[in-house]
Amino acid sequence: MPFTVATWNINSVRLRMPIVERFLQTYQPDVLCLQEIKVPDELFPTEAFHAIGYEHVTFHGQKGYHGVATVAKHRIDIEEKRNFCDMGDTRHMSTRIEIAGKSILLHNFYVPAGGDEPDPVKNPKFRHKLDFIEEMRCFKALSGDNTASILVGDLNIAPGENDVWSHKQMLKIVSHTPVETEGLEAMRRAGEWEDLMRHHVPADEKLFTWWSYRAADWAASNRGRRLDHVWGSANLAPLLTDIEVVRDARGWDRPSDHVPVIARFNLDA
DNA sequence: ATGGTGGCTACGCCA
Repeated sequence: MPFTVATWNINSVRLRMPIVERFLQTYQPDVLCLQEIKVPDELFPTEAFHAIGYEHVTFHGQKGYHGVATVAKHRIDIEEKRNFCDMGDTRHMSTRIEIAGKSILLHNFYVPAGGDEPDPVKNPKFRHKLDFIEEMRCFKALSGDNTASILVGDLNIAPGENDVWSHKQMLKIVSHTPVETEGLEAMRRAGEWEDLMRHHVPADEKLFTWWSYRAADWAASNRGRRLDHVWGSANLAPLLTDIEVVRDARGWDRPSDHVPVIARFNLDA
């Protein structure tokens, strides 16, 4: 049975419903995880998702900032909304989906960006980001025969040399500093998570999911970063059939600065 | 070395 999961930092779900609809109608993922929805729960556009076949709509939002949502064609149940660093930010939600005889736990994350100054002493936002990725160690990928875990979202860190347009020029830029990239990789290995995007695209190939709004011509300069990720438990890695980064979406009308990433599985394999 | 754009909201904050 095919199973498709997508993740997308949407930077205001209400403003971007036209391109969310375009994406869902074109790509038809079973599940879509959104980040930075920037909407309180009472104003989430549930009906717009129902109208295009996404009957199962879960969200954890707040006014103005952050917020995650997971929408699906199949039934999903909320497992947890974890209050990371006791900050009251809506940056995580996990849901469970039962499909093809498996029980899949799906984590949807929006990791703090961390501000501009990569110094945890001078910059409390950077300290918060480092604390956040440490706390993420609480979620392990561990799984049995009939269970599996997926972790997706905007992790706001580009860990590899080819996850940024220039490794050398990015080393002191928040999102690619060694303390962040090593911290994220250590946490990923400690939780026994597999980086499924890099299972499909070799580590020596450039791979980006985000391009700044500030570039005069984002496509021509191509100064991108891989900030969005799809991780899975080891038993899912052999079932992965495809990873697709929908780069075109960066050029759609009124775009997010992030593009969708789609992971396709064959759960029978 | 600097500033560039965009989305909250209602002016500065955050990315």
